Amino acid sequence: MSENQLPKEYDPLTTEPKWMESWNDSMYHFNWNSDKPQYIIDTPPPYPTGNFHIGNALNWCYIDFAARYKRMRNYNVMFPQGWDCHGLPTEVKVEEIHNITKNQVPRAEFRKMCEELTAQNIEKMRNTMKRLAFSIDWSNEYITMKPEYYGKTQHSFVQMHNSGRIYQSDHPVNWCPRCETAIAFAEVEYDARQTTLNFFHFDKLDVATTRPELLAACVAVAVNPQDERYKQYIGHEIKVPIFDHMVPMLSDKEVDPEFGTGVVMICTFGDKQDVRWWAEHSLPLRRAIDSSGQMTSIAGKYEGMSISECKDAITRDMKDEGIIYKQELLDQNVGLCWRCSTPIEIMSEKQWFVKIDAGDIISKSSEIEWVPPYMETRLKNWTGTMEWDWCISRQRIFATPIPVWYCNQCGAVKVAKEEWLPLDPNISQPGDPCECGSTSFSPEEDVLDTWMDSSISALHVAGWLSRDDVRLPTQMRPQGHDIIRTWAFYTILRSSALCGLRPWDSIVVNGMVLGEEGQKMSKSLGNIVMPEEVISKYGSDAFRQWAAIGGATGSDIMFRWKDVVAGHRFQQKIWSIVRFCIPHLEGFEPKEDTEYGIIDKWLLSKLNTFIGNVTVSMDAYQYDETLKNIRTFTWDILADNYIELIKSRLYGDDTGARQAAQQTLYITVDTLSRMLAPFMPYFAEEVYSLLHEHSVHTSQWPGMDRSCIDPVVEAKGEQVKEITAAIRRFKSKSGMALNARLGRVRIYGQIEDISDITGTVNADVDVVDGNPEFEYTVCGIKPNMSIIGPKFKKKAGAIIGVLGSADPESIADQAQEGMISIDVNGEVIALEPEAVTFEKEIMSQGHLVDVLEVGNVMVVIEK
RNA sequence: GGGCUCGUGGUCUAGUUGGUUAUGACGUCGCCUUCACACGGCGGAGGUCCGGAGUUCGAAUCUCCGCGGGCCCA
Repeated sequence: MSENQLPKEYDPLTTEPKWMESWNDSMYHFNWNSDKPQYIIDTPPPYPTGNFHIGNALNWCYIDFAARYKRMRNYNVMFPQGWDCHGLPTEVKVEEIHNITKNQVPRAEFRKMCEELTAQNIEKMRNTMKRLAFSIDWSNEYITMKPEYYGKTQHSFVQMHNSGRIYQSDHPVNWCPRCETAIAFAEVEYDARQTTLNFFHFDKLDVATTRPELLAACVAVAVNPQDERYKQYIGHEIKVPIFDHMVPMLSDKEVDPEFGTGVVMICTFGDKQDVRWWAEHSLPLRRAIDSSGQMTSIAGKYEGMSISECKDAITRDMKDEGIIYKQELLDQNVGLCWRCSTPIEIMSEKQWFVKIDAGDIISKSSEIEWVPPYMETRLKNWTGTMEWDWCISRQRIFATPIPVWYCNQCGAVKVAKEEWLPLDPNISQPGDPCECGSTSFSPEEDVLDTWMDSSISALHVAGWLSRDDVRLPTQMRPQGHDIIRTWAFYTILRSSALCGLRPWDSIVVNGMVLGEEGQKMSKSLGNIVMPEEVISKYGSDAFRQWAAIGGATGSDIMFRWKDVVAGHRFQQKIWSIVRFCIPHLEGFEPKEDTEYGIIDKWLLSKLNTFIGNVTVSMDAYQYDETLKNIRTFTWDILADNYIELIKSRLYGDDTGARQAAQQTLYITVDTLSRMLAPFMPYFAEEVYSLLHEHSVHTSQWPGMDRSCIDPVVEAKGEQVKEITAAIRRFKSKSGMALNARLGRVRIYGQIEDISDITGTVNADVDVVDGNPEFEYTVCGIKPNMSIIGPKFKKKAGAIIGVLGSADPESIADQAQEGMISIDVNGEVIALEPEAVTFEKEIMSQGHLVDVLEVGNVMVVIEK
């Protein structure tokens, strides 16, 4: 191949689509019958919004780096792709698109609309993922809204119900009045807001509350038992203003006497503390707000108002009547529905719950390798703070149906048998009659929390319920740290409950993607960058390099265009290297008995050390370190030094010397192209295709050849490199062109092979034994702290002081004789020569020579 | 209020087993179009390693206390 066949510039925008079209996805398929060790990735199934955002993209880049690397390390890799379809946002979107509410159409029809929208969204996201070259195993795709998946969710429900881990109960739950559904703690977000603290007269006491609209739901008031102001009232009944019902006066040590008036009103339910007191003191339930957020009949004249209308009205009335006597602003954090940001209420409703066994979750979590390790602390902290069990029932439509009916005759709960699944109780009837003999049932209309679907993803991809050999634990879960309390938590819980095993061997946690200024990406800040925008300008490989090098795994990383540009330039740099090498490799055949030059051996030693380091960092998921290492090797060692040093041989007549350089180049370019494959799959393929017929993505990760690694060889090569670099620096400083002809160069020292130096610096070079014919003076002393410190401890400071003011020449003379003795505060201290190094000043003897000192070699240049 | 985490030249970052002159990138300044690459090469400037105290002969690194940012939660 001749040079001009390779374009000067590498264009990712034409090369990347070319390979994307030609690749056969089956090379990424998991083989269930393989003898290779398995590496199953529990890809977190994204919600099909239609938008594969940059945070997903970062996560998927990490997954793909791992998947491609493990395949090249001979693992049987499964990188499946799932879609977590069910959920409220789709319901809302469908209502918007069709301009309906979900109750205006039959359940089945509404569900179908949701399924259609979801299918369209999945298709959009698939396209972005393919363009980003993720090596997804599409033969293991799963879609949770399909019966073959949600049937498994139902199996898991029945199994956990039968083992007593799922139960139904009346219990306060977090409730979104807008969505009209129960939600779990994990779905509550907190926002700092200001509210009004109202001080008001309450019978013979004064109370402060932020929730006057809940006055009708007041079931008690409480004070601290130590509070002298109120001790005499404890145990009495007092009358609630406006509503006039009587409530008991309790004492509880949780009441903060410093807050408000020291008297707290207990309502069902204003907050989680109310729930605790309600349960502890066996208080009655007064329901003032209904499931749609309207005031109930116990609210009297406020019945039918919304919560905020009632709040305004009752506050006005209480002020008018002189009940409220003071108002203060108060900072507080309000719990909001994470989907619609409506303030949540706590309501008591009949719901389904999953029991939480905190000890078991923490124990299973400790079997998992957390990357980075401190992320496990977040899971542990979260696990310890749960106030009540996981509420899994939702009052929605587009979700997995709960496979349960209620007997119309005796009211008994009928849970489906596993062999009946999948089913929708709204459509089908149970296969058996009720124990009371009735065959008339009403369906459970509630559906399951979406986390019930997605928290069995690890089980699903491992073949649970579909294969005899379930491949649990899987090997890796990659996910963001924002979903530790949800996805990670629930998945560990479910895997343990259903299979008794941890879901994964490792969990690799990625950070969030921030905008260029370091803030979160958000619509309001207008700093959102879509992956497609980056791809259309610089291609996927440059984007993927940003993902790798933007920051350490686990830390939040900023999206920076300049990182993408740097990735693009790096590609161009390697392309230039390849474009240089390929013509020189024309007609080249590797030979066993190639006689390498010193600088070839140096490069091969460096290369193999580098392979070892990179392999270690890949195994540790340290992609930033890996790619930095690759860039440094390629740019600094290979391009700026090795290639410059061997040019004279490549262009010269010595075929043996030429062969050695060609072979070294071939090995290096081949190795690099394989190392780049996980990060830059398109570019790596383009380069590899110049050397091989098959795809780089079916090749092996480069192995380290220890026999090439030799510190002596490296030191010798380093010397050659340094001498050449010093001469180049000299030329640069002297204002000479770098290829300008120099006069005679003499090197005083031991150098085996100067041919590459000669060729590179464009001068006649001689190696001379013995000392150079000029004098040098010692002009400074540098103490060697790693020797002086440990040996002299406290005296080290004084010794350095004395050395600093000593005459360098006399110290150097003493060092020459084998021992330095100095006077430190009257004490004579002996130092070995290694304890110091000297700064030398070279004096020329009238000749026009320049002298460069490189290690222990003197380079003398005649001008 | 609690937990986790971070604070290093203008910007971002390496340095997590304490050791001489603190790494690299981007930016910036100077020189160089030499047969892979000017999206390049060579060289330079630029740092009280957030502040304070402590441990130590010696601290970016270890301890404590502050200050400031981020995330998760109450």
